[in-house]
Amino acid sequence: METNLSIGKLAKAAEVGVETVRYYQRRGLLETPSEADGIRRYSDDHVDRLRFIKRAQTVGFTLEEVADLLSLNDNRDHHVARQLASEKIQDIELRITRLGKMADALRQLVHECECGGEDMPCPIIRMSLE
Amino acid sequence: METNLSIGKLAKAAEVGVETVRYYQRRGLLETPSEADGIRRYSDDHVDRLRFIKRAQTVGFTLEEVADLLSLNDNRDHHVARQLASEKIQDIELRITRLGKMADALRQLVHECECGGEDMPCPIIRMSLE
DNA sequence: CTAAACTCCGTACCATAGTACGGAGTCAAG
DNA sequence: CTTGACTCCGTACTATGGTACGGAGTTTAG
Repeated sequence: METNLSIGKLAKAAEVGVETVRYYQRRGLLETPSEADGIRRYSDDHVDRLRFIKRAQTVGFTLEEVADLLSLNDNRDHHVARQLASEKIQDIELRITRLGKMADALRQLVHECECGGEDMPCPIIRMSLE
Repeated sequence: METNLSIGKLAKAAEVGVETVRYYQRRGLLETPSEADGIRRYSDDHVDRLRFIKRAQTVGFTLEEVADLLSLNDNRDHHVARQLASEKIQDIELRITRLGKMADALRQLVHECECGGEDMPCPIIRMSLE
């Protein structure tokens, strides 16, 4: 609780739209602070949380999955959190593996192109991606 | 061109719905083979392509981005392909980094839970994910 | 102290990625 | 040779993740 941001400032700081902030609040991903004087005030924690949501999305998590991840952070029940976290770690490792294979295939592709093999197939699809 | 699949068999083999196959055809992600006798026939290549699309989606690529990736595979213009591939490699590496950090944070969380720190914060959000 | 800019809230609209539905034709097992 | 499953095609509907809009109140810079 460092700063004292209006929703507009918050949105700008986290590089999202004001409407997006409200949407996340409706979805329960972001706390809606009580309004002293009719205007809600936000802190750096909210900014971090928004950024986290955005990052998690870009690596393929749905908002529902992001909610799970956030619950790990919030959850006081460490037993549940540990179980959930373990599952998510598996999930993330699989994604990393897939992305790694994809990048390998692309690097091979670039290499082939550089070596001027004019008409060989560019094999990103047939690569075993598992 | 190994097998000689109907759209239903194709869909089953690739673990997607028939309607999804048609949708991808409409979107230009999958070739629509010409129909001898009124029924279109598909090969293993189509199965691979469908699986590739699904995998790319689970790691956060939109269908439009998947189209880019597929074009790398199909594209005869190696100059363009190389450029595009390089960009995608950067993109993928960033995603991998983020996912790795996320997994690290989760592993730390699991560790803390195991060590029984009952009321410390679970710090996945505040971790620098860049 | 007023005018522009911002807040709150509700409702409506949008794009993406499918999923469902229905009618007409086709194929395959009994 | 029919009946049930499957194909083709078009249109419509759905869920997710926002974005836009409008009216009423608020706040802030000149």
